[in-house]
Amino acid sequence: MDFHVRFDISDKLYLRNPEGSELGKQIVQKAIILIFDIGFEQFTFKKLASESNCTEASIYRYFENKHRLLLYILSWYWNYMEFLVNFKIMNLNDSKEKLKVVIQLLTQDLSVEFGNIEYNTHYLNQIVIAESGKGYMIKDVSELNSNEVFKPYKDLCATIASIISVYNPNYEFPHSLSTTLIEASHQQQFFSKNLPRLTDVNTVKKSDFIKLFLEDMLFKILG
Amino acid sequence: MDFHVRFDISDKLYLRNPEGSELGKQIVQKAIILIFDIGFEQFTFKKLASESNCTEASIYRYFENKHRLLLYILSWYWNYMEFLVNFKIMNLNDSKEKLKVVIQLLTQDLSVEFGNIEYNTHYLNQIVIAESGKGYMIKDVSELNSNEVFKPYKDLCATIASIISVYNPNYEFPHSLSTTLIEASHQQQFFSKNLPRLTDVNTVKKSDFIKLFLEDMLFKILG
DNA sequence: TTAGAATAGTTAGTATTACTATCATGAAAA
DNA sequence: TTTTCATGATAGTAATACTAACTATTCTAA
Repeated sequence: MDFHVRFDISDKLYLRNPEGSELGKQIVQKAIILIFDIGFEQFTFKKLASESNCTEASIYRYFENKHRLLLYILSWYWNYMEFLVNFKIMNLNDSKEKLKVVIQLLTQDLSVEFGNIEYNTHYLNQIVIAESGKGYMIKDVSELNSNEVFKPYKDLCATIASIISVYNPNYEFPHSLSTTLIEASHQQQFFSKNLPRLTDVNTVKKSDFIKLFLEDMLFKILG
Repeated sequence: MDFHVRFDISDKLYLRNPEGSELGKQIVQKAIILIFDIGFEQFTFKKLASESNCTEASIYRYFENKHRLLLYILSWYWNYMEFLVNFKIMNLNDSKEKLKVVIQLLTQDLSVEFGNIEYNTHYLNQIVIAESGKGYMIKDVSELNSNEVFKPYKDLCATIASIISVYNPNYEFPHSLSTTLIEASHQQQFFSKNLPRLTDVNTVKKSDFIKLFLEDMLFKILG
């Protein structure tokens, strides 16, 4: 099976659709690499232009500023994540199995995924872990209609929440639990790599630690 | 009872101790107000100087850059939070009660707290919720010795983890659960205010929602 | 085939930001 | 009284984020 996936990212996030040209795709691809390498604060359109063999002004044709570009990348990631969730739980009947699949996806490195993706999913993963806050926690998100910006994240949250509600219809906080699950998976990835004392990574087998922690958490909460 | 609290913030975070002069205190106070008002990206030393009735260069005497100043403020917050936890669990014997106090502190607005604090704790609270990531998730935190920067956060985490371990000595992930608790309390505050659909805030009494969610979570996990 | 539209690139700017080097002052120490 | 030193003021630079105006290429539809 060989297929491509493409997502409709809100057109509020770009001036010209980067999917629509070679240069556009190049810009997003290189942006992901560059942000991964040097971090979002050091990342500038000037540096990106030099990596993409074009000029600063060309990038400004596609994105209003580097903030919007980050939001574009984050949106893409959450779309892809929801696609993976829906794909992998297909034909599963047991909602406990479905939840395990969700945790598996949230905690694993995405580099071994599919869909003939143009972007480096491992880098994407790391960017979402390290830079999400800088994209979402800004004053002018509200100007930008936060519904547009957060839609993919909201959709993923709703998907997971609905699985939770099937598994345990009496549980009162399916949405809050979904976001906690998503965010905790990222935090624990960041902490276990950079500040392991903030986790319990040493007590168990390292690679599975986060998965074990989250599964234990989730199924104790849901009974 | 009337007392002052003061914390030793890592001297890696400042060039000259702002606690040591009137201007220094003024700078930190005004910085908190300004970051709360306009957000960390819009915040500049120039604007801060004009608020503090001094010049940019004076501020640079105290803080190397606005990043370090944010880290200073965050450090101060976590120190204060740990102080409050230790203060409020004193003389409590039941570790379940202690955990309830912790959740209470993490979810309430700090504006009604004590210790004759010079800083606006409500603003501080909001800054930690909205701007933490921008302070901690930076490439050069490692250069700066992350142990120094994260010490107050680590200490708080360790304090909570030890209460958890007393409550249930068999639980395997006390530290990860602590950080998840801390971070979730902030996320849920942010989401319930800005993106309520990502939470279940409508289903229950609004003011207590986060407390209920976290208590339910914590005690189901710990049994 | 060719005119016009769309796309991409060039050049040259400006305002703001982040940061530095140097100088001035006033009060305490020698 | 002189020296020292903490503190602040002045003025500047380099980089960043962005804009404007113009040129070159390519693609497409009459």
